[in-house]
Amino acid sequence: MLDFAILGLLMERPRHGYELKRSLGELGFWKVSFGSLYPALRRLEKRGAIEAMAGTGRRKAYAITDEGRAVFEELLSADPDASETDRAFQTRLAFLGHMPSDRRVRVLEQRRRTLAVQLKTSREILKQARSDRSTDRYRLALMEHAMQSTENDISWLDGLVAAERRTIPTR
Amino acid sequence: MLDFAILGLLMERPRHGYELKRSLGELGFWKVSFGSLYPALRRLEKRGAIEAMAGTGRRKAYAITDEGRAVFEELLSADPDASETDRAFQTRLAFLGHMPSDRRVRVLEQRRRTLAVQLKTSREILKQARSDRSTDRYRLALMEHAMQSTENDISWLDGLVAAERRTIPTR
DNA sequence: GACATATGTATCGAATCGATATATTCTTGC
DNA sequence: GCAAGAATATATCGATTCGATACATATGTC
Repeated sequence: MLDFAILGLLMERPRHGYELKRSLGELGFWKVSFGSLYPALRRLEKRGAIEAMAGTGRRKAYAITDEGRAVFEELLSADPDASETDRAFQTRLAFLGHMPSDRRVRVLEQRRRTLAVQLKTSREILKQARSDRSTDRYRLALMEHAMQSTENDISWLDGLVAAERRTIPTR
Repeated sequence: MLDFAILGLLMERPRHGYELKRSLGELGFWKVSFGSLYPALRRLEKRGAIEAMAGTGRRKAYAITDEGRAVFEELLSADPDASETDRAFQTRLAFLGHMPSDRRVRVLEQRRRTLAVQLKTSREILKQARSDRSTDRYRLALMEHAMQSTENDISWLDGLVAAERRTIPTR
């Protein structure tokens, strides 16, 4: 997923390593480490998906190549299944603008279903844990937090879906 | 942190691998993989912190040893700094009950400060991103989500701190 | 009794992390 | 103008964690 994220950011303009890290971090869901980033850049360079340009001083700006654009398109169009991680979804979302609008809603709705299942599960776990009086209070708090977080994610996502439908009223 | 979590769960009673995975997963913040779990069990076994007991059929129940209890105490008492990850905090919280009550509030307040800094940062990033009209709407949504999530975490944490103070009114 | 689903242990290669080293550029105060 | 410190930048190391997969045994359930 890191490769996809890097290519996505480079689709706009060339960036050097540190800036890629910063830009990704600003999205809020992934503070990627140098130990992940630089090897990923090597990987992509080797594959011919990006190329280093001359930069100011120590900097090495990377630009996406035609090959890279093809790789990006391919990763973008591979549609997600229910087992997709949170991070994978959020990365996908960051570059959803590159998708045709009709496919966007489908990605959001797939995610909606995944979260609904998650919510149901965490509610059941919580109910079970509450009925057992021996459950540690801090662990109970963690379960409550997990449930709340999922609820928040869902309502945020519903906002996104609504905004999407306002943009392209397909019906 | 996985080692700490395993030891913490085994402090209550012996459990086999699959059950450890399930118990941890039910806390909601970490769906640990088998690829992490079984090597961790080997690690702890080698160190003499846990030992395998005879189990039903294929099962191998693990019990914590005296050495393991010592390791757990040590990990528990190492106090957290600001750079602690979300997962590290949540794991710590799961076993906060093993700590003396006066130290519990301190752990929660340390976390509170960390989240406050995070919130401030994400608000600044969001403000910046909003002022720049070229910012992609999905990326903006991700930043808003990050901010909302931190706000939620903080108010949940405040609830915990309040409950803690009610339990032991030290003043 | 067949067939699906849940339970259970295990391992592989790859991705990612957290820490650390090191160099350069920018800022701030004197 | 220049010293000190902070921010910027690239890089690598070992260890941890992940996701996929294999495989075997229980446990329903039609």
